[in-house]
Amino acid sequence: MPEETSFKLLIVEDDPGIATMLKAFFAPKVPNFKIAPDGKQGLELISSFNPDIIILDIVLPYVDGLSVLDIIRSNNIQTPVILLTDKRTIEEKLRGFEHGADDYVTKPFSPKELWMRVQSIIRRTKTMESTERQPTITIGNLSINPVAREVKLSNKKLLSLTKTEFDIIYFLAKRKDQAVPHTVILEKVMGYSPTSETKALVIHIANIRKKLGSKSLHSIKLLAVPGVGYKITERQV
Amino acid sequence: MPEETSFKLLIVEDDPGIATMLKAFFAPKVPNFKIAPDGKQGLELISSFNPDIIILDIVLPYVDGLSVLDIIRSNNIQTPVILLTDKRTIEEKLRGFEHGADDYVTKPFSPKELWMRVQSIIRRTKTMESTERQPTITIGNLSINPVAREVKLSNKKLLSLTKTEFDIIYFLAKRKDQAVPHTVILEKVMGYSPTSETKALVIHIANIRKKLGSKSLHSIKLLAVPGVGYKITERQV
DNA sequence: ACTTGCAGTAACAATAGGATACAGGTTTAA
DNA sequence: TTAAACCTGTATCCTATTGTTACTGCAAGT
Repeated sequence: MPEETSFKLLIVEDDPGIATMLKAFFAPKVPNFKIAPDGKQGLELISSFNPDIIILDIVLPYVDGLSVLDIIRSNNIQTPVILLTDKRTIEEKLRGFEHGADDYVTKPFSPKELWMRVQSIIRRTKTMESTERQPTITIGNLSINPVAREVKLSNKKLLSLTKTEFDIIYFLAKRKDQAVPHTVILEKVMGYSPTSETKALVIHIANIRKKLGSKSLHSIKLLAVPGVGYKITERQV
Repeated sequence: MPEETSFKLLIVEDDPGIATMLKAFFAPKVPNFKIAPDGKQGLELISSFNPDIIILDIVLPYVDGLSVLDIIRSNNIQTPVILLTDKRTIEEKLRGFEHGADDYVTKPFSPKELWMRVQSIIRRTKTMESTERQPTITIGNLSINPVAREVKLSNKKLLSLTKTEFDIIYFLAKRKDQAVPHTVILEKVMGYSPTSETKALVIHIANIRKKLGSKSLHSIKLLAVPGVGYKITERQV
């Protein structure tokens, strides 16, 4: 089952020894992570790589960790951040939390502890997402209820979609009239890493269309956007 | 309108490292909080400081956390309690929140996760003050009475469910027509940690179904929602 | 028209998830 | 202390779901 531990991790750490160790430790666990050796490259990767969680050393060349934290928070990026520091003082921690850190690990640390904390944060953001408001979406005569996980036509007829099929159609419905790239669906809904080659999505789309049935039954179009991805639109009658 | 966010928080934690971190994290957020380093002082502060919410480590000197919890509950103090545990403790000792905890967090945790849970409890107790206790729920010809802990059919026939079975069916009945994830049931009803692997739930579901008996007797469906969890629905006849 | 690059389809294979039976271990009650 | 009730892990079956491979169709551009 995908979608479990698929997240993007960025480590910003200048000490080559620690960096190597973390690399070795995280590589088998997190398919998708990068390491930046200083604050400047860290900032670049935050916007280009768009990680789900950031491990940030405080002591860094060029731009120190707390400044990095300030910059991303003032840009309204709420990505969870775990700070690394060798200072044990409460003042240091206090400063870190005031800057908007989510957690704190003091050097020397065991990679295992760090890993536990990463998981703890991932767990939290996940339950946050699932607890978040998930309103029923209605497009034309089709309503999609994420709480009951039901898709029904206005004539009360239920469509039985599988988990993945439901996840995809709800994801697209939330983004009605937007072309959603394949990679985004693969990554966010199906938990693939962005580099992977698969035609699985195409098949799911085909199955969804099959279940939606003939055009007279519903009033949405599930369009392919060539070279980009898919889009849901309301059909004008 | 401005929401009243001022509340009194008590943390009972002996590990100086964790205590320091929590202090640093909560200081800017909660104006009014205290830390007790052991169970004895914790109990004293509960009566003198009269907190609105308590964060309680299980492993404590003099009086351990579960005993503290037992003592305050038997004195009819209903202050919400969040337990801090490590994984082993929770799985051995804490089935079904028997001691009356409201939530728990397993170590190591991110302070932010703890904070989210605190806020969630504050929110909940606020809306709870005016609202619900534990109403009897009727679905079709089946009524579930949480006070008597009885499940009966309309023909007065009682079903004898075990404690866990009852907790599960009541939890699902409260959420009629909603797909409730396995993890939620495991966590909130059975007191498992969110990461744990177990088939116990499946077995309880099977037993409940067995006791519900043949379809002609009742009018509810206890459905599996593949890849998600379970859902109770009223059967359309 | 032919090629090229995607999108769509079909059939098969691998897998995951759910149901059930059984049994060990633990708590509760007598 | 024993017996019963209860909870949960293991093993197994079965089905639904998912993904791969290979093939077809379509449209745009040369």
